[in-house]
Amino acid sequence: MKVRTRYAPSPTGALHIGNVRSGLFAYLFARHHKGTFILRIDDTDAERSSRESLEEILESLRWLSVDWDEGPPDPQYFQSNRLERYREGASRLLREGKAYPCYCSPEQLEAMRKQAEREHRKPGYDGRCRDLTPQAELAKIPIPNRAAGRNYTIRFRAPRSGSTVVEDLIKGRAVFENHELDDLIIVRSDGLPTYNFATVLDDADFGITHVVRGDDHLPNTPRQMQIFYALGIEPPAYAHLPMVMGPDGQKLSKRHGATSVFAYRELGYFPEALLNYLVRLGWSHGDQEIFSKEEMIEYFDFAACGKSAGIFNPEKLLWLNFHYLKQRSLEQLAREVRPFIEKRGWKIPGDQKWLEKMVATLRERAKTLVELADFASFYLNDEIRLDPKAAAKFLKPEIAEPLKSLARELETLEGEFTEASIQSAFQRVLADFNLKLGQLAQPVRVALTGGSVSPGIYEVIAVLGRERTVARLAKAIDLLSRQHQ
RNA sequence: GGUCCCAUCGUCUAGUGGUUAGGACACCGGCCUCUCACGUCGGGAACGGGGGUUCGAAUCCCCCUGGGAUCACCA
Repeated sequence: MKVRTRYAPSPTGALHIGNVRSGLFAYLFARHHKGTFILRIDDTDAERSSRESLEEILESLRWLSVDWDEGPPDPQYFQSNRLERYREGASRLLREGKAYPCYCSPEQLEAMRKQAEREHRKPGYDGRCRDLTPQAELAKIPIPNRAAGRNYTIRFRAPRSGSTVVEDLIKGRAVFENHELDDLIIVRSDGLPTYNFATVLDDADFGITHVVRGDDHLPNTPRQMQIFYALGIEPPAYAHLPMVMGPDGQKLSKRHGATSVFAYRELGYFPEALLNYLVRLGWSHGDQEIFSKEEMIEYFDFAACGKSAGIFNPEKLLWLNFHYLKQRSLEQLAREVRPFIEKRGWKIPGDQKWLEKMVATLRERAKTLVELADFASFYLNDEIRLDPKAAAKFLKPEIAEPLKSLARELETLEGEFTEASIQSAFQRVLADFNLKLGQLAQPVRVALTGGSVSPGIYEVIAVLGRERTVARLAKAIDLLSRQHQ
């Protein structure tokens, strides 16, 4: 049987990295088995679903290159376009006596829950409407429709004895006693299906063979399986992935800070790094840490998935990002950092080649594109901000003469303005004033970059160019002379 | 609280009865060096507890403890 998996996000917010990991695993499993990966949009909650969320989800997946074989823009992969199908499914269950109308109001239900809690009973629905409607009448019950004044819900008649066994591909066997399950609502009073019902119908209709999702869904699974049985359909296989937790050990959520795919894109992370990080959280292949997408697909296997929840570790993600940054060509890196520079409103005083030279001096000091752009500030803006501490430490009166001498040497350098010729200029000044390299390099660094930390001083000068270097040196010399008048 | 899931360094993990318990991130130290990085070399750091099974348990079983998820007309 050909493998068919699906990822079914609901467009009620940003695409969350914990959530997208489930999608990634479903994707990898399908690709590994040369199967089909389906993207379905669970948008039956009209209140919370939004167009923007949908767009963000689709763009996030495209950015991560998690591509789907079936799904949007095809309208049939939106639950909101399948409402007729769900009504039909509910009608059938009604007709067969496997569902019934429930006339309890949300307020009553809430009160019953509270009451049960006070009395330390389980808070589930007690089934009071289960036998209210005679069997023969059931077939005639219409699907609720508030507009038509039909204010009730349809509940699934769950079995009250026996047990439901989930043979999970990751967790192993989990046995649920059926008397623990209550009769869940499958159609709301507004006529829309609830999640557990719509999901089952979709998984059945689309021929899903393996349901891959977070283990927060494990308690839903016996309920969904019972609906499958009621429909006379064999349930799919299940694989429940452990959760991704925040540093506090709680399920990762917005309150943990940056958690959406978009957030990491804006923070200057690469999709390869995020993918690589996510795949190693809960899955492993021996001691290997770095995986290309092709390798992930080749090696992926539920047997190698861990069973326990993992804590999201931003440092490791950062390290991976650095790894992919180092691996990039200068050409690509320069191209990718551009939008980040432009976002800061900085102009690039040179062509693509110049930008590549600039990036070359910075790349091993930056772990993200954002850091790369930020470090480039002194190359791109002539109005550099002098770090007071660095200036106080290195821009002292006795260095004025060597700086003047260096400026003259650089100005009169014959031939090409290269790191090698710059170095020769430095050596002449060093010899003339009997200084060590560090004694000159640090003051120059402060004069050129504003701070005491930068790439190698020859590289900085070569990228900055003769004119801008000399201008900045002159400015520093000027500052020194004015300070000591 | 009921139900279900889980348990190896701080974190991600390897390990499927016999290992000096391995790797990675992070951390600490040496080297490199014009600063900072990069790189490189080295270091500290774990089998939650108690019972079994076995010649032998991180590995198998039970109990305890701890953590998590879930109990909606959300998904």
